[in-house]
Amino acid sequence: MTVKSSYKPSESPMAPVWRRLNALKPLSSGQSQLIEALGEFAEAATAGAILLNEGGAQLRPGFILSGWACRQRLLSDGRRQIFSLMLPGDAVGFCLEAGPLATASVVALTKIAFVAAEPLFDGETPPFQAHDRSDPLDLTDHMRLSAYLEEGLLLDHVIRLGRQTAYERTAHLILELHWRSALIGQADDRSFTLPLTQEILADVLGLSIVHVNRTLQQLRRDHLIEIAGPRVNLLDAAQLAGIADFRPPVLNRRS
Amino acid sequence: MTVKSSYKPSESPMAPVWRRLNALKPLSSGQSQLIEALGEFAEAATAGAILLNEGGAQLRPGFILSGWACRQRLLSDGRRQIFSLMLPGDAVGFCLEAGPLATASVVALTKIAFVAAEPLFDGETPPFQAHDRSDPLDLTDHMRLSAYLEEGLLLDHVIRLGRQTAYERTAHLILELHWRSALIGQADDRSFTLPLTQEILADVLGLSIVHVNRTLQQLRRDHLIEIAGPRVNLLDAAQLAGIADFRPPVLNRRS
DNA sequence: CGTTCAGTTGACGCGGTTCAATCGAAGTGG
DNA sequence: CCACTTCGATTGAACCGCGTCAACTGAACG
Repeated sequence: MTVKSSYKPSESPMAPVWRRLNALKPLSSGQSQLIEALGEFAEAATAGAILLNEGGAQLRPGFILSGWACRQRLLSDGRRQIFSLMLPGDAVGFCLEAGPLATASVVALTKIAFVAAEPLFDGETPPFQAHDRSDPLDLTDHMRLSAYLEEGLLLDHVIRLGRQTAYERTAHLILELHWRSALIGQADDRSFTLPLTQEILADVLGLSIVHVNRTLQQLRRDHLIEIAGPRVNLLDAAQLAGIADFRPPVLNRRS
Repeated sequence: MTVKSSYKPSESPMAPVWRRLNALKPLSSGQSQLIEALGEFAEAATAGAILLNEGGAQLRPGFILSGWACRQRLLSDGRRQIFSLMLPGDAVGFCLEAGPLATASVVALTKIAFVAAEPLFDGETPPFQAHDRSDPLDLTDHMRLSAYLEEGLLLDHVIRLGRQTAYERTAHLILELHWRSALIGQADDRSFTLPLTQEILADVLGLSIVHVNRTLQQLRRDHLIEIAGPRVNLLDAAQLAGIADFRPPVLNRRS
């Protein structure tokens, strides 16, 4: 029952985008080529670069190709909260930000490559469609599902912050990031690369940097994870999932 | 520069819906009548009724007409987190939930009245449009702005849970609810009705019942609020806003 | 008139923050 | 090539915000 796409840009810079969208809904060969063609327009940004300022005009919609970014907001006293981490393949600036002003800033956390999606639909803005819904190249469904996935992840985040302990939260985030890395072909069964400092993790998890450090150590002492440089090994994913009450997002009603 | 709508259904059950949508973007007289006509189809539900179950099929899109509801999720051990409170006029089941499965449950917190929006666009589902974008009765823009507003409120919620103390969080929520009540014409300058138990507030704020109680008392002792039955009086909204770092949502770029 | 439910209060303890210091790795300039 | 600085990770000690447990109150209800 798997839809086979003849086109698989495994080595292309667009690979993460292709993999993510294809997982949400199988891409036709034509759609795949459309996406692949975007690769030409990639731009780069350094860590710390502000891609979009809260309250500013909207970012032109696009995709992260490599590196990690985040959506965040600052309190007036300097406290920071990160709303979501953005990995390669993630869409930026589509449905959810479709209002008059940006509701959050988008900041690069590492060196990143980014591509605007404009070439795909010059003119028409929010719903990501080349021409119209009946066009076989139209990607509206994919972008809708992408927004749906993000919505679920944001709710997971609220659960973590509101109702889970530091230990549970950290385990949950690690599992989420492992799952998302796997979705874009950048993780194996038991490990993935986490290019973030503990300070950034603290601002994601709503914890102090010191406590993030201690929590990670506790997870290591409990033989649940290993950390080697930026690489995280999951030693017992099942037990982690139990601790974190983690359920991976459901992409398809029937699977 | 204010657009005057000749139609103002002040006494209609649809009044909250009309006021909210009109604040997002002025409604034409025709659109107002379209909305007003929905009032005929109102349904009722009692407190505790589950309007939509997480993981179940999608709810048909609609509006809350009276009473309060919430979106929530339960952890497997019974802990509950409420993602958002839904007041009269709020839209349910549109853009953000447009995926294969519901990402959260929707539960009535009080007795409520609800109306499905189906009569408005029999056939076409997610974007809330009677016919097409060029139709003068089309409400796609309004629903997009509604989703944008909700997105901003959800991010506020993440900030509260991740980076604010119980005192700040509670002040922030009270200001948000006052602002939203005013948006639908159900608050005056200094007070509004809060028909929720402290247990529900605890599940919104990510706190224990006991601590919500103590925090509310502290706010009262500090002469910032008064509570008389379900009525909340804001004694010093400016100071509250300073404590909570509260900034009301921006609905229009120019205002 | 008993039961239930929302609100309230006190005692106690844990989870997480804060402050501060140390250490190694990675620049950076002279 | 070596001080000097910077940054991220780590650790200890003290403190406190908030949760937990438990008891009590008053109002609403059958």
